[in-house]
Amino acid sequence: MFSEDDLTARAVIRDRALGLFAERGPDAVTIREIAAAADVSPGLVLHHYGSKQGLRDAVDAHVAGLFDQMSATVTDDPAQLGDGGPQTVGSFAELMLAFIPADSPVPAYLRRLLLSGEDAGRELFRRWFALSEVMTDRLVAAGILRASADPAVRAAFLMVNDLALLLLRDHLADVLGFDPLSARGIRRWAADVVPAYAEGVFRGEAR
Amino acid sequence: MFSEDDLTARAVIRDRALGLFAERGPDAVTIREIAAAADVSPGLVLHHYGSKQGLRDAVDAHVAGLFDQMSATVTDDPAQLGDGGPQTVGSFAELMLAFIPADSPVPAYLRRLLLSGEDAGRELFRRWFALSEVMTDRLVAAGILRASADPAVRAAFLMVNDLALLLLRDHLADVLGFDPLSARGIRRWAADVVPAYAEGVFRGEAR
DNA sequence: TTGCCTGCTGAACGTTCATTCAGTAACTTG
DNA sequence: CAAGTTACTGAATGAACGTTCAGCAGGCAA
Repeated sequence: MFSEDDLTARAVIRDRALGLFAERGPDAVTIREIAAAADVSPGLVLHHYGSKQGLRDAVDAHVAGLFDQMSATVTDDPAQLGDGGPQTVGSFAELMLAFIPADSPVPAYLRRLLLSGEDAGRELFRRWFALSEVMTDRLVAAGILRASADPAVRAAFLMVNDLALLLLRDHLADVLGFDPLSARGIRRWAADVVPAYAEGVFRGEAR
Repeated sequence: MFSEDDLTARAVIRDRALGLFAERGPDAVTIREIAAAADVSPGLVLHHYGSKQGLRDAVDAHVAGLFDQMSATVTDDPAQLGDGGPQTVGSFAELMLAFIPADSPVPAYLRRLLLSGEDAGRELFRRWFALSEVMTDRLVAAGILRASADPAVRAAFLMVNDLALLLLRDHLADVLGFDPLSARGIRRWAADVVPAYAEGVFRGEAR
């Protein structure tokens, strides 16, 4: 996604802003820093984006576009998700692994966006949830998931459990000693979580 | 927790700062705003707390103290959690409902703290995780939870699923149409989630 | 009373930031 | 080539902020 040199200055500014925003939050990043990171003058940043808010909006839109690309591969090709290999959790976490390089700032940016209280974050969550509803419906229809009496809650439950991995990635890596969103980490995570989803976690009368 | 008038100015400043920080984040709140909300001069805020960072630290410590109070009731009285009534999820969400008034800024503050990247947030998560490990161990020993091959991951899984409710409360309320951390909302949430944890969510060969 | 804290005020200081702007270089269009 | 548009710079502006500080009021000890 980052080609560095063959991008226009406008795109370079956007990508550097994305990285800095993801790392420290938009409020803590100055236009001067972004300009320095993109190797241009502060004036040029505002020339292209009008204001700092305009730049934030542009970055939000860019990330939303990346999300749409990812979700499109799911909705277009049902066979790709959840019925597949032995390690499949049917999770968005895996989707990210496939789409995004390990050092990408996008996951961290999504995390900030979701918890910022901005409209862009709300919009993202709504689309994500709609995607989750479609996916769970499909998996139920395919006989992979049990039907639930409250499909909206079930879709939300599965979705936010998945999302928690993204939101708490750093903390989990800290206490567990491995990054659950790395290729190796997700295997260890899934090795315990898939059985939990399959058999339940309570003892007692499981059906 | 808020008595408004019988508190010292120092405590009023702390509580107002807590509310404003929870709502908009510490960076977006100025000392002047806090002073105005507490009906004192900006100078007094710094007289009591030395610097803005000093005030942030004081608020962090205050919230950490509230967390410790809550977790102490769990560790001191094992019977209180998870083996009880028909609606028990064994969740921290319920604990909050019991301890904290519905309009308290504390949940929102905890959310910010956990995702701020500050040391106080990391420390909070570690203690929370330690608590989760103790609790799951106990529930396994009591025959309520299945034993897991990877207890650390299982404890983390249950914990972050619970935490997701706190972190994504507003978004969930938006898409579901009810607040999953309200008294009524948590019942509807649990009504679908408890069976999911009991029987699993996959069809196929549940044991 | 005198002296000395503590709580508290409000003006002032210096810094940092987003934004504006006049001007230069380069590319495009006629 | 001429003219206009776009890309870009760097200095200047003005606002907002955290912090400092001189000073006032009141309680308390000697």
